[in-house]
Amino acid sequence: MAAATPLEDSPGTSPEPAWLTDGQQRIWRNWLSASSRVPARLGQQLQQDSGLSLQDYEVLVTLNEATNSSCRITELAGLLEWERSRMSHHLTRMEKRGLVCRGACPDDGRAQLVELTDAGRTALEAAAPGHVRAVRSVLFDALSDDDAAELGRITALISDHLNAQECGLARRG
Amino acid sequence: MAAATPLEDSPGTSPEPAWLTDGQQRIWRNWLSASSRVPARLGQQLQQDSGLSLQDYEVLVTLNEATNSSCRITELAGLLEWERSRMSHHLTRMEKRGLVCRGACPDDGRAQLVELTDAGRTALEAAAPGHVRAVRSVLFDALSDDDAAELGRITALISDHLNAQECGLARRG
DNA sequence: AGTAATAAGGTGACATGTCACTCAAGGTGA
DNA sequence: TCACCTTGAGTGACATGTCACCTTATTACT
Repeated sequence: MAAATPLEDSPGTSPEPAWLTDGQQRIWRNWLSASSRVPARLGQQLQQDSGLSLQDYEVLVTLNEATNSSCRITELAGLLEWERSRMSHHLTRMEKRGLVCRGACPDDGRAQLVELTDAGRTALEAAAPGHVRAVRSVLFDALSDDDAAELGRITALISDHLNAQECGLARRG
Repeated sequence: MAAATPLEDSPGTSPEPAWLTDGQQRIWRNWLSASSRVPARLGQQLQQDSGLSLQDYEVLVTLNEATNSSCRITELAGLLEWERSRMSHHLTRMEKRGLVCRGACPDDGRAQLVELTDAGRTALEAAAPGHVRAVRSVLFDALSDDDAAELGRITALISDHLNAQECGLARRG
């Protein structure tokens, strides 16, 4: 919720004002609130109904969409926009639970292929309907089709903007 | 990113379809991506420039806005929409670093008052300008004023919807 | 071939978040 | 007053995420 609130105002430095306007603060706090509560709710539902975390689910879905239900770890991390190290830790935990398995990659001795196990696929198939219902209930039931489309458009703008900034950072740094 | 993707399609069950439409999937993934990347980026900036986490910052801002820069723990947790236990753990860490302190509450023997220390206020004041700049840079620079207003409106709809659902759950359960 | 740079992946330490549980203080009604 | 319930807070175990660093395999350059 709270963030970026003015401690005091500094008029006169107009080109890049030091503080957010009241309107921007409202927008910012709404955004923070919604973007933390939505995954929290979905995670609870998923955990209770299927024993999977939202992160487990995302990994399973992404693997399931991949050719042969398998994927290099770095590629998987890229698809989910996770750090490689985070992915490595998470796969270790999921492997321990039998949801995925790792194997050598024939093309590249450095790489590992992660693969969906039968148990992983079963867990995904069991979890999916309830999760989709929850996504609909939490997000799409709150919005008209037009609002949803607007949300998609605006979040895409934000992502593109972040990509552009990362490009710039990478080039400069 | 990935979530709620169809494993197969099930046409004919029109009233509450089992899967998200392609359009909804795109919206959903955009939303997930943006709502995880924005705080990640801001957290990095804050950590590097001020040694504070985004969570530290939110606590400091909220306390700073409170009367007497102090607040009951449950109230603080409510304002930030955190679980009490999370707040308790986090305050323990922040107290260890001298950013806040706890004290007895005169009105209620069960309650504790958290208070901003001088060091906490100093840290906040040092961190705020850079953080505000980052929020602007990451979010508001990506959006026109109209888009930002739309984002605020839509995220408010989502929050209200979640509130309504929680009410219903509380009444029923 | 020989070597430096890069890329893939893993690891350990630590910060953060959640859940179930405990404890103590306050309130309520017989 | 006493039993009982509720509320505020803390705790321990564990899951998750980040950072810095390591090892190994590939690539690029000479």
